[in-house]
Amino acid sequence: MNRSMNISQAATASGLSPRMIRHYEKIGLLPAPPRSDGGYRQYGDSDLHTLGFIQRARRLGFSMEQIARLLQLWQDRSRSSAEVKALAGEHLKELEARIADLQAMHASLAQLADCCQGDHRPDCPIINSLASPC
Amino acid sequence: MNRSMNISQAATASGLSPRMIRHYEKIGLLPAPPRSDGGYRQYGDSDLHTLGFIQRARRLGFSMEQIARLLQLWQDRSRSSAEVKALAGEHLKELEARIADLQAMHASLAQLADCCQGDHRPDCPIINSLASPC
DNA sequence: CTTGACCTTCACATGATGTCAGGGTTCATG
DNA sequence: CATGAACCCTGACATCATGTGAAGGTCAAG
Repeated sequence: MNRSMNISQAATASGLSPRMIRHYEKIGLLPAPPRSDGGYRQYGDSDLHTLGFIQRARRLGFSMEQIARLLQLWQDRSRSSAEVKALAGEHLKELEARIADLQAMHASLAQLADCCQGDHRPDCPIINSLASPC
Repeated sequence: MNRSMNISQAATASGLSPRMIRHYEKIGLLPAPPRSDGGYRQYGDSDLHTLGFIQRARRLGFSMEQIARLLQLWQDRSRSSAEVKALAGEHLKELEARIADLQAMHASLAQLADCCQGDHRPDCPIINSLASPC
């Protein structure tokens, strides 16, 4: 087992920043690695696996709390895929809700912008709509 | 000009919280209102107008920094609607970018979830995909 | 041994909002 | 007039994931 990596090498290899690796350790996502005599964190291949897992989960938009649960499931040989799928389904619903919120904002604003001449005159339906209770 | 409202009445009337009204004052979005002898903020109708403006802009997802610019434009009689439209266009682009990010996450995760049996067995494409660099 | 690149911890910042604590004000009712 | 409830004040700390910076220790190459 390769145990020679310093934190910035682990960061580069996993696509994270040193700052975030320390943070993940502090919040308990990541086991604290052994230290060199001078106190440097020393990472090995299995740490890299975990870091890559976290990075990919972040790219899918999972929260840290969900990632903690995913890591538990990952290491639980008696997990059921139904548990994982349920967690994913929860996150999919959150994504859908956020997308719907943003799309509603976009639709409202786009409609106002469509009605705005965008010329040198001050009259503007966007400002008017913000200024009046409806 | 009605100058008798305390902060929570102004909050109720504008759909904001007292906490946020104080915050908007602190960051300079809102002029500091006069105070009663006991130090209570006293709001009038024109403050309510501004608070309503802010609340509607927030509901469209504008950032505080953008709202500050919108308020300036609102009060600038020599504004051009083109300026307002440009600001709205900037925000529309941000919304589109965030929507696209979330949709990409959703599509990736939904595909993995589709392939997951969701049964009692541990094998799961979601976990597998997170565990391996691709 | 020096230099520069790396590492350590700690603290503060983001943005918008919530909450809590400790204390003062206002007003209606007893 | 006094008291209690409901309100207000400020200030501090929390969220979430991340960045930045400071002050100081370590490592490896020259």
